[in-house]
Amino acid sequence: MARSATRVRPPRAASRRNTGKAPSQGRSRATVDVILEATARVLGEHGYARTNTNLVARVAGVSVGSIYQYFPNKDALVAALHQRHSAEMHALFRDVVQRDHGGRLADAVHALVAALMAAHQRQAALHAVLEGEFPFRDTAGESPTHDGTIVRLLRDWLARHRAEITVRDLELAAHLVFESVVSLVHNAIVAPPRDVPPAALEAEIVALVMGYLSVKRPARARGRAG
Amino acid sequence: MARSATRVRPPRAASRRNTGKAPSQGRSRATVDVILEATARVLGEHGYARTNTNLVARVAGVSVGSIYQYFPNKDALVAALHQRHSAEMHALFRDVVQRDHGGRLADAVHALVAALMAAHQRQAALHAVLEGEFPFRDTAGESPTHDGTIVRLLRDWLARHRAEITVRDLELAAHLVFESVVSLVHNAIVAPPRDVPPAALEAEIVALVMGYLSVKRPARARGRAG
Amino acid sequence: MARSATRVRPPRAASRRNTGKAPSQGRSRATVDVILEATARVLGEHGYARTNTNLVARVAGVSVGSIYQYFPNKDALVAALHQRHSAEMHALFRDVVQRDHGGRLADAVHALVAALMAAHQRQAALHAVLEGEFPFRDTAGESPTHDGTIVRLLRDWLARHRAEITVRDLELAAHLVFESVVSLVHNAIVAPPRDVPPAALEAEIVALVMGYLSVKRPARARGRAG
Amino acid sequence: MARSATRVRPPRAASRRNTGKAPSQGRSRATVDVILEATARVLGEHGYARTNTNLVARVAGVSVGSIYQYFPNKDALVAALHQRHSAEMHALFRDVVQRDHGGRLADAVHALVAALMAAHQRQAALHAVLEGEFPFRDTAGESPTHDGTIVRLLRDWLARHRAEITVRDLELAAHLVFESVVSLVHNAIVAPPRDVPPAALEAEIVALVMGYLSVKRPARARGRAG
DNA sequence: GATGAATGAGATTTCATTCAT
DNA sequence: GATGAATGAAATCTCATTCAT
Repeated sequence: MARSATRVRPPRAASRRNTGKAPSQGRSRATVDVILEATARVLGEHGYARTNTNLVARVAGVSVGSIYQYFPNKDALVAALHQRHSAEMHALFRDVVQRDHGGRLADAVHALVAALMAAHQRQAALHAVLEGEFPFRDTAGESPTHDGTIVRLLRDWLARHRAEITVRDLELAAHLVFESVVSLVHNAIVAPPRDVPPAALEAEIVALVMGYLSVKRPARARGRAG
Repeated sequence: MARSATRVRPPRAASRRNTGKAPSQGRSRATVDVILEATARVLGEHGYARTNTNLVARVAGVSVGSIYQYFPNKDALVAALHQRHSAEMHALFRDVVQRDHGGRLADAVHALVAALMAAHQRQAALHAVLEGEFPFRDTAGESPTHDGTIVRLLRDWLARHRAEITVRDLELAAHLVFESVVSLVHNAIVAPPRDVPPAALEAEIVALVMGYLSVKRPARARGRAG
Repeated sequence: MARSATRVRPPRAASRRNTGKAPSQGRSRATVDVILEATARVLGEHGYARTNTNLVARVAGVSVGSIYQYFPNKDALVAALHQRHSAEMHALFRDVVQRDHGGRLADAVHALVAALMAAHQRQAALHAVLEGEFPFRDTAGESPTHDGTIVRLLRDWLARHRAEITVRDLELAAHLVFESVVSLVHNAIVAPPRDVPPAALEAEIVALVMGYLSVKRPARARGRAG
Repeated sequence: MARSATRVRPPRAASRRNTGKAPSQGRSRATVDVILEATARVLGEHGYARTNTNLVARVAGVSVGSIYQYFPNKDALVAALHQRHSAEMHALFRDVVQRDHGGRLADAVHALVAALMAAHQRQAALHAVLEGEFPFRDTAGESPTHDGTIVRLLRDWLARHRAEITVRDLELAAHLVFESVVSLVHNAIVAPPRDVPPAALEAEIVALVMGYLSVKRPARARGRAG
């Protein structure tokens, strides 16, 4: 009844000491990858409710048994994918933020939006499922979500650009920037407004972020100092 | 198996004699409401994949049979809810926009955010499920979603405030405002950033919208004129 | 993972008040009976490990779904049967013991053995499974087993016959009588010794019990006084 | 699918050159033992239906493959264990019976019960599974069970003590003694009556056997003369 | 000989839907 | 109209067995 959220379990109990040869390490890994890839595809195409393990197995070109060798149940499959997605997002934000040494804020924001667009482009449908449909309510909180890390990343980045912006609570600002950019990009891919060229949409998202970061603030406001 | 998209059907076949007056219109309506309420609750608590008609019936305090009296299948249930949700959102936006005649833009935006917050407060989880528009991937497009109407509503409202804002493509702006406000409010309820009082968060969302609408624009940009 | 041992669950949640008519009480009951009967037969014929719910459903002439309407899982089916078996045993012992007012002990013992023989005769194979094969380890202890009640029944009965017997600890004696009679009868049916007519075997079991109850005891022995 | 009843097969095919000396006879034997020990443990802890080869392999610290090196299938595993158990029982009875030459019957019976107690003590649960002879219903009869041999052993022993006992049909008596002692000892371990010290229980089982063997018989009874 | 990843038939379980009452 | 027991297709999951390494 309780939803288990075990990640990829080590192939069969890992008894004790890794007896002698460890040849199939590669094989296992490959199988897991193939399964996750298939899950991503099926999930993206059919949505969570219509995704079933037999189909995933078929698409992956493995047997159902192999799925259950590595994942305790269907949900674990999706959870693993979610994990992977989070990690990718984290890497994406980290890269953009790191690359930005000394550049202009607007350029960095644009790079960020562009990168997110590209990432979503590839797997829009999957992202839709991962972000909206799967009930994480009970698995949430287990692993310290990547989201928090990303927000901190953004906060520090904003701090480095403090001179160019008007927001006071940097952590809060980072939070809003993160949420709005992700959701806007997501929507830009999944349900793009008619007649707006992607580039224009992209520019507009950048404008939104920049507008927010440099919004005119009332002279004196209480607030944490980020 | 085939997904029918019929909405609420008139209570069973209307078979023989249709005695003038709408028969127990009130009763039927009450039952439908009770069912939808239960669906909302179950959907919010368990997510789409784990929502099942028997559970909905139990929660609603009616028999499964009664559900099928009014809805041709499970998806129709969710669709009706979606419909209702969209209508509520539409009404909410309409009210705020209408009430605003002559007011200051920032106040209107604040009223909007506050109203959305209140609406989400009640059924955050449900909104999450409903806004991941997933189970409609294949029925999508059938009913012209309310979202478009809301965006037009916002566009016209922005037009009335043209003097106070810098955005050029009003429809596009309306789109971004809609998307970002909804997703930020949603997140504010579902995963609020630690240590930020709701009022501050609300104010910050308003700041984001205002910042965007009044962002400094480069002198000459191509773009539709809203 | 944990083995649930729920008995027959009331058909679907029994929502709240038993709304109006309770017509299908009989139908439900009949279905449960038919299922248990089929389970008994299949279990007896194939043993626990080779018993499967589809087969039970087929034999019962119902659909698998009906099994799961009343039993949460396969084990619950067997547990219910075990329950029923225990109840039958209890009734059997109670009847013999009650009927015995003032009679000769040997006659009563004979009646008991004969009744047990008859009961086992009908469902030897099932009893074999129920008594030996099913792992009750984890469901055990839940409901105060009938066995204890039976032993107390026998103890009181022995007390009424105290003059005719030599055992000192009546409860302990009741225990041994219960265990040995049940196991001997069971074996007499399941794996009868070659060339011994049933009547002779029956008489011999009676002899064993009588021998034990009237065994010559050393003059003075410590022991609870029953 | 078809149940083969092959016992321990010689380590895989003995394929090519059979180099005189038994090759790593010791190693094979050790592996087989380790496997059987694990089977015993798993069987005792989970019951037959929940015993699976992968688990046995894990507990044994070998790979599944190794199990199939020595046993053609799962049932053969259990059969081998059953075999071993029977052999142990046989040895136990033989030892007690042999050692007894000239001793007092009661002492011998006591020795027997004590030995059985000790044996069960170690693996009560396993015995329970093994003694419900279930998975052998269809292979039963193939190997002449040890039980018959044990009964003959007891019969001859009773014959040597004919002067001290009143039973007429010695084979039948041997049968009853065997069955009742085994089941009583089993129960004494698995579900001991509350508040009875083991020693007292043991003594009582002896009393039961002695009472039976020396029960007063009616003068004239037909019956085989053992 | 040993390993353990892979297989897939088959078992368990769920749940949308029907329909007799 | 309402009920809820019954249905059974389809999904999830298990595990004996094989076989490439």
